Amino acid sequence: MTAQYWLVKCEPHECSFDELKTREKRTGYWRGVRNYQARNLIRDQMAKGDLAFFYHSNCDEPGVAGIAEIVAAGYPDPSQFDKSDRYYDEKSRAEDPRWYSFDVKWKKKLKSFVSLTDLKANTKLEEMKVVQKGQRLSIQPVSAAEWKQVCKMGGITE
DNA sequence: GCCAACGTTGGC
DNA sequence: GCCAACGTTGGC
Repeated sequence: MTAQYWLVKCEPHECSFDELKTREKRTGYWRGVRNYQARNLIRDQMAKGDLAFFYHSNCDEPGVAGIAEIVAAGYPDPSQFDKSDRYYDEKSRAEDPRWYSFDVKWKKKLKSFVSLTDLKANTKLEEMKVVQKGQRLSIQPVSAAEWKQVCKMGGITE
């Protein structure tokens, strides 16, 4: 199966794309996704080797900062079983976990940051989920054509 | 800080 | 199963 493409949202004050690079193994561990639609994507669709746009949300300049590789996906989110964790879910059972995690590794920075404004201005990206009103899903599938287009806008070829 | 859009919860 | 109330997301 060929690699799929994603867009994953992260608030830069939690972990910016540049910060991800400085982390051990350049890897970030996604915890605390508590939305069923996103859960299904992580658990059922996302696969090791897929690529993702690392998107900065809820900040001064929202947009795509770089590319990360999915290095693990679809394993139970450990935070749901940890009573001391803010994401603890008392209703989740170990034999039937409710929430799932994935790991991303820093791969490549865009030569130029592609802001949400830039994305909205490109008529070729009208179908892209992130530009659509009210689209809050933190994990979004991206089509191959959209992937190519955003890479081009960011000044890289992927 | 505001607020629109959306998801979840819980009473009925 | 409906729907009002509430909480969250995230752009602006």
